[in-house]
Amino acid sequence: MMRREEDYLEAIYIITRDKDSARTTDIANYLDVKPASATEMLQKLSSKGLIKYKKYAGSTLTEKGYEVGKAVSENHYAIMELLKMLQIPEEIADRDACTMEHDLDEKTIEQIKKFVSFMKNCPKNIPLWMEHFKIYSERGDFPSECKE
Amino acid sequence: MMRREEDYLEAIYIITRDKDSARTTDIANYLDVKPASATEMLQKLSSKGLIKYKKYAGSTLTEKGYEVGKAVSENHYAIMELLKMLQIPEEIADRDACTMEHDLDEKTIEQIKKFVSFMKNCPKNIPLWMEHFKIYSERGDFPSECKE
DNA sequence: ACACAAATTTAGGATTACCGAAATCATTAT
DNA sequence: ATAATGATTTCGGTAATCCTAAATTTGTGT
Repeated sequence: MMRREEDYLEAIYIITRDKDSARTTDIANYLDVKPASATEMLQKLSSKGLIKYKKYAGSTLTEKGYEVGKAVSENHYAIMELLKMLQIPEEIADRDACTMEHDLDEKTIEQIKKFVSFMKNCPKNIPLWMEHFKIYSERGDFPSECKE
Repeated sequence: MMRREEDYLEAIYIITRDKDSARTTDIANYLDVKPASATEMLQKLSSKGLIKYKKYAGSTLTEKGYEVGKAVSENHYAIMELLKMLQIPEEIADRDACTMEHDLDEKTIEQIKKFVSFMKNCPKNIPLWMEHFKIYSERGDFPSECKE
């Protein structure tokens, strides 16, 4: 599956969380392309059975398309969380997650998700460690607690 | 600059670390494309002043091309180190770093590099923490030292 | 009901990057 | 020196994705 097809499925996934169906223009705006380009891709995705598309009506994901859209969106979210932990500003993290979210090995996604959940849920030590990295990241020097 | 152009510059950067110049076939093999495709791109890169290319002779990077190739290669390395810290097998980390190494914000690369160097050089605590994540990653459960 | 505005699609074209086959060049073995 | 071999380039095509402009459809306001 092409990278770009996944982007469209992700867009439809996001848009149809709020609405019954995704209009061509909404999708085009979300992906920053012209409606004409979106129409073309929607026809392709429809012919592949990934979305339900009827001319002049909105689009919705089929079950197959939903799985893909959801997976890509979850990849995006996981990567973004990881980047935020590395003290990258949210806006940049969001943008860069788009670049990184495709074609990754299952294992990579799994480990990123594990890392994020480890950091978020570890009952002890980690918040302290995060603080240390933040200091190091800002000062370029280890905080005294890290020195021996 | 297109993603693919960067891939070629990175390939030439890597190849010319060992040899005086990069042959078309070496580049094609490295990137898993046919020589005909490589020739085409080499001509384009040459016309942009990023490489020195003479028909039937090898290619070398110009100063401009060198900067790009080197930067991409360093991005690749940094991302790979990060992924390895997340307990992703080296082979997968290498492959996925290729996907992730392009179009990233300066800040993202900077933070990834800082994180890697923090983890590698922190005099105290971190190796322990790494051990904890490894256990969590394998067992799906926090090691007892992390529980309160 | 119907004209108009907004949304959507179609048609025609451009770009990037790939390939296979055929032609060209360079090197090496005799 | 030269013929064979392997590397490289050229040529003609294909596929994916985007665009603009023109045509079509839908839905709204009166």
